[in-house]
Parts: sequence; C-alpha cells; structure tokens
Amino acid sequence: MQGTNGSNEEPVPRHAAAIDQSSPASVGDGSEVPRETCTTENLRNGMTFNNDNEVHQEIESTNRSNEEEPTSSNITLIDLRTSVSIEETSTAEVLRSGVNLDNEMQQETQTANRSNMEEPISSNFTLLEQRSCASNEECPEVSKETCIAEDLRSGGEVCSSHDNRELENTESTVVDSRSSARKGGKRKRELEQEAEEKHHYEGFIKSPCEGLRPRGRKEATSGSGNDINKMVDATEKARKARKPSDSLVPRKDTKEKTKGSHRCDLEGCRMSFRTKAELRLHKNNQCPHPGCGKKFSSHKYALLHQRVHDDERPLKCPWKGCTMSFKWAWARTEHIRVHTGERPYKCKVEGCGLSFRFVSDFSRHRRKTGHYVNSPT
Amino acid sequence: MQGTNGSNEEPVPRHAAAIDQSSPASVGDGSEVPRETCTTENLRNGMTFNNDNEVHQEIESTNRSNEEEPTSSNITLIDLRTSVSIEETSTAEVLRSGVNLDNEMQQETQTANRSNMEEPISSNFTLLEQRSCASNEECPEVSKETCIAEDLRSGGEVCSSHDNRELENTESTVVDSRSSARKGGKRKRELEQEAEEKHHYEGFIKSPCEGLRPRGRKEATSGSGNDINKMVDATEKARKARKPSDSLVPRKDTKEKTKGSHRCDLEGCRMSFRTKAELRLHKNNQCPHPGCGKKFSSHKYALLHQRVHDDERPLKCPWKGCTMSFKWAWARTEHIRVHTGERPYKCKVEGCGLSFRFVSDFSRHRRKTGHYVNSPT
DNA sequence: CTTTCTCTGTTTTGTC
DNA sequence: GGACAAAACAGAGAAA
DNA sequence: CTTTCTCTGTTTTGTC
DNA sequence: GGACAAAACAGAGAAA
Ligand SMILES: [Zn+2]
Ligand SMILES: [Zn+2]
Ligand SMILES: [Zn+2]
Ligand SMILES: [Zn+2]
Ligand SMILES: [Zn+2]
Ligand SMILES: [Zn+2]
Ligand SMILES: [Zn+2]
Ligand SMILES: [Zn+2]
Ligand SMILES: [Zn+2]
Ligand SMILES: [Zn+2]
Ligand SMILES: [Zn+2]
Ligand SMILES: [Zn+2]
Ligand SMILES: [Zn+2]
Ligand SMILES: [Zn+2]
Ligand SMILES: [Zn+2]
Ligand SMILES: [Zn+2]
Repeated sequence: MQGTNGSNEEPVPRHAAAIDQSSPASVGDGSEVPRETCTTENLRNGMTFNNDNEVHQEIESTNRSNEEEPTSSNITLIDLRTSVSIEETSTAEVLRSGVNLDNEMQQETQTANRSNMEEPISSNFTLLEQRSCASNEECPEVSKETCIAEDLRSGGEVCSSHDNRELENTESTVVDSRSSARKGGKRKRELEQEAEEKHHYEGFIKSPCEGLRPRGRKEATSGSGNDINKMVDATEKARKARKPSDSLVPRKDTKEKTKGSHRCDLEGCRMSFRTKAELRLHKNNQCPHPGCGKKFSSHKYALLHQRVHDDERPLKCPWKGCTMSFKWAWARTEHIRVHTGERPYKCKVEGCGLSFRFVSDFSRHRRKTGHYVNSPT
Repeated sequence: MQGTNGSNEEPVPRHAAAIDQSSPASVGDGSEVPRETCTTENLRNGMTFNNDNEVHQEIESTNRSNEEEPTSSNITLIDLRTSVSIEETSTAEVLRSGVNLDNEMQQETQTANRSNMEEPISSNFTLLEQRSCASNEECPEVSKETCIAEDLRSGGEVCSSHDNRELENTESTVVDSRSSARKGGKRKRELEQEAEEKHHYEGFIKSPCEGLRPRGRKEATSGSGNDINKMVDATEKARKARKPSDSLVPRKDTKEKTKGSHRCDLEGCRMSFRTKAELRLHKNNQCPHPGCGKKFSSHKYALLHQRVHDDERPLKCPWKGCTMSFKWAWARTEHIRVHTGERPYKCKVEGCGLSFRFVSDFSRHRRKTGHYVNSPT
C-alpha cells in the first residue's frame, strides 16, 4: 500500500485501523506476523469457488457488489464541468442534480444514472445541494501564510557554524521539497546534498548503529531456513526485480497477482505461493502480508482482505466532481449519503423519532438506549 | 481507541496501519478475529518477568524507554508562552533554543533540558530554528472561505418540498454541528430532530433491514457458547456498565486494566481474562481486541501491542509549543528530529554522501542502491 | 464528552 | 554464554 | 514517480 | 434445507 485518496468537497478523508484474533494452538507455533519487503501483494483473488466466477469477475464491468473483488471498471464518472475556474469570491457554486440512489436500486441503475444526471427521475428522498469544487483537482491547499511555522521540512541541515542565514530568512527557508524533478539522472535531494556535503561534517558523535549485515536481505546471514517470522514475501520481491517482458516501462504491479508453485488445495481456491510457509499461513486463513498477521474466520474473506494492502481504490463516488474512491463497496454506499442527505435508518421505538445516516450510528443508538424493536422504552 | 492527536507546527499527522502473520495449525481452529464491543482494553501490562518491574513502572517518572509501558508522567512540558496572541501578520515568531538531544543522551537528559531550554549547552549538531505556534492550541483552522464547498456535514436533512431556503443561504446552511452542548438533558441532534420529525416522513421506501434480534448483544440468541469469533470482550463491557465505587464521575477507564478470573500461567505473566477463549488467544500470542486478531512472535510484545488500541498517547514531544504525542518512544525519538534538523544517518559508501533524518529512509536507500557498508559500489 | 464519517471482519439476505 | 530491558531498525504506509 | 514523516512488529544492543 | 454471492451490519476508530 502506498496511500493517496482523492477527496473533493468532502472533508479530509479519515483513516482507521486495528483488528484481532482468536485461536487455540500452542505458543510459538511459528504463525506470527510475517516480515520483510512487500511492495504490492502477490495473492489476489486466486479463489473461484464458483467455477465460472473468476473469468466473470475479470470481464464484467457493471453491478459490482459490496465485497466482490473490485475491478477498475466501476464508474469513473467524467466531470462535466472540469475546467471551470473559480473566482476570487468564496461562494460555492451550487448545482443540483437528482440522482436516484435508492439503496436497493443503486447497483443496478448506476449506468442509467449517468445519462440522467441533470434531471431527477424519481426522488423518493430529499436531496442536499451538491456544493462541489469546480475542478476535478483537489481543493486549493491552505495558503502557507495562514498558519505560522507550519513547515519545518526540507530545511535540511542548517549549519549554524558558518551559515548565518538562520535568523534572517526564516520564512524563505521553507522551500517545497516535494517536487519530483530530476536533474541529470539524479534525484533532487541527491543534488542538494552533493552541494553541501563534505563541506562540513561536524555533526554527530554517535551515529546510529548501522548494521553491518543488511538485516532486510536474506543472503548468507542465517542457515536455519525455517524461521517463519523472517519469511520474505519473495514472490513480490522477484516480481519487483524482474523487468516485464513485453514492456519497457517498468510499471509497478499494483495488485500483486503473481503466483508461486505451492498451490492451495482447498475447495475452489486457486491461490499459490512461493514458499511452504506462505501456503501454510494461507491455509490457516492468516494474512501473509508483512506486518499484518491477521487471522480470519473464512478462507474466502482472507482473500478479500488482501485489498487492504493494495494501492488500488477501484470504487469511485458517482457524484459529479467528487473524487472519493474506495476499496469497499459499503464505504462507497454510505459515502454517497453525504451527497444525498439520505438518513435511511429510523428508530422504530415509540416516541424516539431519531434517524441516522450511517448504520454505525444507528447501531450505537440502539445499543446505548436499548431502542431495539420489540423492546420499546 | 478513539483518536485525537495534537499537532502544532508539524504537518497534519499521518496515519499508518497493517501487519501480518505466519503459522501452521489447521484451518478453522477457532482462532480468528474476535468480535464484539470493546471500549478500552482490559489487558494492560499484567506481565512482569522481572519481579520488581511492575511497581517500578508505575512509580518511575523519568528515563522512559522505547517500548516500555508508557505512563502519563512523560514530560508534559508547560508552554511558557501560552497566552501570547498572534497578530494579523503571518510572520512566524522565531525563537531559538538549544537543546541537547543527542540520541544517546536524550532519555537521560530530558529533565535537565527543560531548565536549560534557553541556553544551548552542548550542540554537537546544528539546530534548525524552532518556528513554533505562539499558543499551546492547534494551529488556526483553515478559514472556511479558503476552500469552496468544503463542508457538507451538518446539513441534516434539507427538505426540498416545503423548505425553500436551499438556493439562498447555501453558505449559512453550514452550521457547526460539532458542539457537544446539551439542552435539558437531551443531545443536540435529538432536539433538532424533534423539531423537524414527523413533520414529514416522505423519505425512504426501502429502509434497511433492521435486525429484529440485536446482533451485538449476547443474550439468548445462541446456545453453543463455544464460538470464539463472537466472543465478547466482556470484561470491558462489565467495567463500562459498572459505576466506579469511589467516584460519582463515571470516568472512562482509558487503559483497560480490569482483569478476569482465567489467569495466564506463562513465565512472568500476570494477565488474567474473563473467558477461557480470551485466555487461549492470549497464550497463543494473539490480540484479543475485537477486530484485530494479530498474532505475534513474543508473549511480551503481545502485551505491549495493546497500546495500539488504547486512547492514551502518553509520550509528549519535549519541544516548546509542540503538542505532538505518541504511543511509541521511537516515534517520538524520530519526531524530535523535525525540530532539531538532525540527520544522523550517513551513508558510508564511497562517493555517496547522502544523509537521512529517518532510519526508514536510510534503510530504503541502502536497499535500493545496495549501499551497504562492506559492499561499496 | 459530542457528531460525522470511513474501514473492515463477520453476519444476514437473496437467489438458485 | 544466559536473561532481560532499552533502543533501534526496517519495513509499511499516509500525505503532499 | 518523489520526499517527509509516523507507526509498529521484530531485531539488535547493552547491562547484569 | 443446501450452496454461494451480494448486501448489510456492527463495531472500531479518526477527525473536528
Ligand atoms: Zn505498500
Ligand atoms: Zn504481500
Ligand atoms: Zn474544495
Ligand atoms: Zn486457499
Ligand atoms: Zn518450496
Ligand atoms: Zn493483511
Ligand atoms: Zn462523493
Ligand atoms: Zn431510538
Ligand atoms: Zn476505541
Ligand atoms: Zn479489548
Ligand atoms: Zn501552526
Ligand atoms: Zn500471558
Ligand atoms: Zn470461565
Ligand atoms: Zn490488537
Ligand atoms: Zn514536536
Ligand atoms: Zn549511499
């Protein structure tokens, strides 16, 4: 995974985490969290269960379901107003569009929706205005001046002994080091450091212990060969090192589909792995991704879980100008409600008339108040 | 966990995630990801290993180590300039302080550092200016006008059929719904909904299936009693429900230390759990936190891992005005370098003179370039 | 503490 | 050599 | 793609 | 009743 998620008129995307497990077995059975390099996953959807399913999933471009393996075919809605520029005024351009996004119908009608974007067909719930950004790009960044001292980065190593710019240009010191421009085959930072390097080497007395043997590499370090914790996700390493045969562009495989020789023989599963250890994890419904180590209740889900480690966010918000994207269909489903204003969850308990936009909030309400149907209070 | 992390002159805090596992055992051995409510953890540091260790940790207020169980005693530096107000101008107030934060000495000298804040003692590396915010509070938020259409929230359910304010006050519609003010014992949202409710009920045809049996509650639903996946972190539920005996304020126990009756008999471990299932997970080095399910290589770390699910961030940045806080000492250690400008990692390979501020970047550099010591290129 | 909203492991629903 | 704790590493990964 | 920076499971180091 | 996939739920949890 390497992050980035486009949000537009939505608030800054938030991030969650964390999960657990449950099992017998004895201590130290070698099924701990795997280590070592993994750029992108090598085990994507090798499972078919339903004989014709795999091909089906690769081909079909409509009617995605919530937990189905997403493909990138899912609604890449073109923003009709892409190059409209924004004026100095801070008023939001209001545009209204009626989209039939009934929960039940939404998967089936999404293609139809696009052509009907401008005229509401059947709005059986009220719509909020869509106050969207006028361009497809991200919202303009906070002006650097708004917040004092916001960026200490890229300051590099200011040398106080023979460079007395310190007190003067504190503002101008902040340069944008994020550009990925290269000069003469060298990265920007390399060039910058070359200019300043060896000029002075005063700095540190104790520099951190730099391992003499490269810890991350397998090589000749140990010989036991049975240490599962250190297991390298070697399929991925191999794929990464290998140049794609039919392309000069070394395009990174963001989905990790490469397989190995150790095949899973579980019902309907077509996964294969490079090592026995990985296969063992897989058959134990544990995620072999380095640093993850979760154990799941179903073999099927263990496969779906892999998208957590993927870079792709194949599901897109169908709303105009909204660049939100998702890995899970349910996230998309609920996100759409921030556009529509929909509050589909109504508490049925006598006298409580509360409604909620998200299941989670409804669940919590019932849990905290005891407002379950059949037990009114 | 319930999030919130103060950042000041630092960029907005970023968030990471993800980890894996490795193990034999058979499929479906019942050690999957646990479910069900967990407010705060109930298993914190029951392990002592070193007989005098536990008390030591509760008392000691200095010399915190990286992975040690953090207590809240760790440097809650008072901002000496707390109520200085910021002028209209966007110039950062520059203040210089010399702090001896050598990696090796930093743990031992942090108390001393505070009294010496204003005069550099021994700066064996160069300092960057500390351009800090003048108050202890967060940086001023982006003015709402900077970004058009940023906030769709709190719009509630705008009813288009009989409320035609829609097109007019699109800006003013955005009210801050985040206040936690209560009126007459009711929450804000409850009051708002009461005002509008039953007035119209046009909305949804298909409302989502609302479980007739409360899925989240244990009760009389099933009888098997052996389903580990459904296991409730019941100790926590109990603690949550229970009123603290010596306090009228129902202060939430953010650290989940409550124990159960099933004791771990592993060497030096004092953990105990409410259920056999939780104990089994624990002895298997798996995290029993609902939704987590990670398996670890050591019993000891499995305990330390619990802080991931804690709300507390007991480690504070010692830098003036910086409100960053951490769960892991190493994160704090590296964070401090954004203040000091330190770049302790120098590539030792001939001709490469690059230096790095973070281990991770140094590691990556060596991995990608092969610049390991003893293998110059 | 609150509200809003996204993420995700498991459960429920719907179809054959 | 053995604990054991503290520190550091080496990734993952988010954000820009 | 890049750089900057935080998080965290495991490894290394340091002390007894 | 049995698959099986699609949808939904019920938390966790981040952010403000
Ligand atoms: Zn990654
Ligand atoms: Zn992987
Ligand atoms: Zn915007
Ligand atoms: Zn399989
Ligand atoms: Zn093999
Ligand atoms: Zn995983
Ligand atoms: Zn959207
Ligand atoms: Zn209710
Ligand atoms: Zn929580
Ligand atoms: Zn818990
Ligand atoms: Zn600031
Ligand atoms: Zn134990
Ligand atoms: Zn019992
Ligand atoms: Zn956990
Ligand atoms: Zn700081
Ligand atoms: Zn180098």
